[in-house]
Amino acid sequence: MSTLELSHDHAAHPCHHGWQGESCQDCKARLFSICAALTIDELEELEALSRQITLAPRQTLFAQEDDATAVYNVTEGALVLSRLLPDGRRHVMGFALAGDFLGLALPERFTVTAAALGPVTLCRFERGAFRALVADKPHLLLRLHERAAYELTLAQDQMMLLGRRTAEEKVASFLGGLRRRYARIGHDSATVELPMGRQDIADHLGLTIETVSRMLTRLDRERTILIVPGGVRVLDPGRLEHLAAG
Amino acid sequence: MSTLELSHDHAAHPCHHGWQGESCQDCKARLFSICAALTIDELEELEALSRQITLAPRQTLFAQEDDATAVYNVTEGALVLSRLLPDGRRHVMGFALAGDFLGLALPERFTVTAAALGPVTLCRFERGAFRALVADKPHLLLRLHERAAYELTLAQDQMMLLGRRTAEEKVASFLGGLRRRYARIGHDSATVELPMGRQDIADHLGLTIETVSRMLTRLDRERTILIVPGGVRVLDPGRLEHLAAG
DNA sequence: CGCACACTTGAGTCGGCTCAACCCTCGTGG
DNA sequence: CCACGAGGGTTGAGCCGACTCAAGTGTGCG
Repeated sequence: MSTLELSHDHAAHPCHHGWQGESCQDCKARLFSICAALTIDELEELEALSRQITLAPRQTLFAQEDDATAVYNVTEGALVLSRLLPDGRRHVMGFALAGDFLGLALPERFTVTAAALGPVTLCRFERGAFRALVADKPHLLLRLHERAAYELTLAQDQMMLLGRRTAEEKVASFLGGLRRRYARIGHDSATVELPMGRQDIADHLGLTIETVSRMLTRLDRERTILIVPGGVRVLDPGRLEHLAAG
Repeated sequence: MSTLELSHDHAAHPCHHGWQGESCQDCKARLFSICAALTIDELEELEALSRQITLAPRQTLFAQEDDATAVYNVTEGALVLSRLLPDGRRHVMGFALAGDFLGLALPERFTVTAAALGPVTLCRFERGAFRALVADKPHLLLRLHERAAYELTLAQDQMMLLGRRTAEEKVASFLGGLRRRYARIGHDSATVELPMGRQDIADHLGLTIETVSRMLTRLDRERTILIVPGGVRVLDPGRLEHLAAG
């Protein structure tokens, strides 16, 4: 839990000090985040509560079972959200990208561990203050709820994936889904970045690292994708979609 | 509780007519449903919007992709919530019991099909009217959100289950989880009713019907459970918990 | 250069699936 | 009353896809 001690690395600061020239109003992630629901006035109110923080690669933001003293809005970078079984088996619940909100459920304790996959910047909101703001702004709560509802449909898709699909379908579907998510936040490109490692993908799809690797190389060999450093380039989106069978 | 068998379609009536002696105030499901968040006055307001309806076994309440013209509160019975893949593969997202709310996300269209497993009674709320009420009652929205958040953690548990557990763990975990849910709604007993068929369980756990059957008989043979008509009796809760490896 | 680390590739194994039979229980009609 | 069929559930034999175990291939970095 020393991860929230921000003394080392880049120190935290209230956004509204503005010395980094970064205000919520020109936040790159604003339009596809929770904050899009807010008026300019409310945005400033929110900004007063927020602190911008950064994480180094592999740094954990919070861990499973930690008291949820704060909630977060990802503004840049990616994190992996995982859960551990007592016997050491791991499952990756998902990946958080820019615009995603951590702590949607406003929980007492976190149910997952969040770890940075690369350099990450986020807005941190002290949980109590955020809760109070939400209680005072029904349309912010509504927005939060809509987001949670969206997460729920994603979770359903994921359950379908985990329960009923083959290894190849899982990998194809994962790549397609990630591509769509990047498109939503303005990174629309045939090249899909994979900031996470193969093990993370495997733990997300209920496979082993070897199987993920084999499926990727199979997709590569049949020219559906091209494996490039740090990601893949989608050569045949139609075929990828078809393999995902969604 | 088949007071009106003639309800092939929804032989609905406004609750507040009260001619069935059933008002929201003495609804058995009230305390563990959304409605627990409401004052007596608000409850009456909600009741004015509601229509009690009943479903016969196997009747579907709504289907995947249907326009969500209404949302529902289950007051009695159980439903299976499933999704179909284009190629016919099915996944059961979950089972709704008394107190559960269908349409938490207030969606435009339903993402699952809901079918009655036995006789079911529910409260039906026209979606527009319900949305309006929610918009007007922040603490009802909060309650809805908390419920959605809870669903989200259930979904996470389920993902972990689907991705990382063996057939025996899945079945044991399913029985344990169902038992806990029954306990929450006042059916605390060593005997766990299984209103759903083996195929539904299989589709819920990402297994085949044969494997579910085999695992149940294995648990039966080793005296962890006893298979009885319509359900199972848990003989060794400790062992069941241990197998679920939670 | 050499170590570390992430990833890939191969050979053999096994858990859960497929396919097929069989066993109940229940409802229906003769 | 029994005969019958249908549907749900169980059981067995064999197979296959993903896992395990183990070695090999980059690639970056001190």
